[in-house]
Amino acid sequence: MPEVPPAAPTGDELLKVLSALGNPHRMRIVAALLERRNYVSALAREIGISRPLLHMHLQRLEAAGLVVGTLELAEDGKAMKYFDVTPFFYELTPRIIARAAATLTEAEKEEAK
Amino acid sequence: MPEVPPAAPTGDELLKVLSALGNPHRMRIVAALLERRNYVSALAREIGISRPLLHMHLQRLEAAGLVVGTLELAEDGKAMKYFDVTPFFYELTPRIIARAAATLTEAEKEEAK
DNA sequence: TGCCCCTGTCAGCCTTTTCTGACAGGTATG
DNA sequence: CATACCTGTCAGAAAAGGCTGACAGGGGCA
Repeated sequence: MPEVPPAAPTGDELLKVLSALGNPHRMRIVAALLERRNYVSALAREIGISRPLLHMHLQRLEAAGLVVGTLELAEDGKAMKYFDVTPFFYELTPRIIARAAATLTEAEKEEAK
Repeated sequence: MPEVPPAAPTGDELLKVLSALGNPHRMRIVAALLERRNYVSALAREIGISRPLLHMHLQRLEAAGLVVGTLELAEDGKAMKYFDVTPFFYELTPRIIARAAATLTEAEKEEAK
């Protein structure tokens, strides 16, 4: 039973996914994590960007649901945050974009909760 | 014989598409044009944004190959630029992103030609 | 000629995103 | 205790995007 989005993502969801993926660094991050899961510091060295920057990009990807991070304790007691790519699947067609656009929240910087 | 991209877009192409679609206004523009083709001024009024702004968004969409604009002469001689949505189709999965990321041009602000 | 609608572009402003360097806390090891 | 590697966050600079108002040219119509 695949957990992937069937066919009709909400506008806001799709928007997050698209803007998250629409960045060279973040595309490379997904690529790197797909080969093997990794923790922040090592991944930063591998890709060649600063750690705070990678941290920011990972946040964006995680907020879009494209990767997930789990804080794990290594044997030596060090806390390391490992990231994995989620098996996402989205289709992009004019019709799908149109359906998503119709459900866009847009305005209101929601503070309700 | 469908003209749509089969399965493996280049990194730069996919990047353009994703960043073009990752914007509320541009999603709405695609939605509006899918219902019916339209010219710039009318579309700007319909969506409720300024004409120069719409012009900019349309450029971005056209550069990504998602819409096409054709300058047409109305019967009364007026020049109007009509835009149509192209029947694009992209799939988004970790593997596809990874393949695209591998072909990213990135650096060099190409001036070669 | 004056008015209306069409097209385009440009300077400038404001907001968001991207990015760096520094700081703080944690647990080992020499 | 100093070092090394892990985590996170924050202020502020730099760059990219988004947006407006004004300007310029074109044609039709009264």
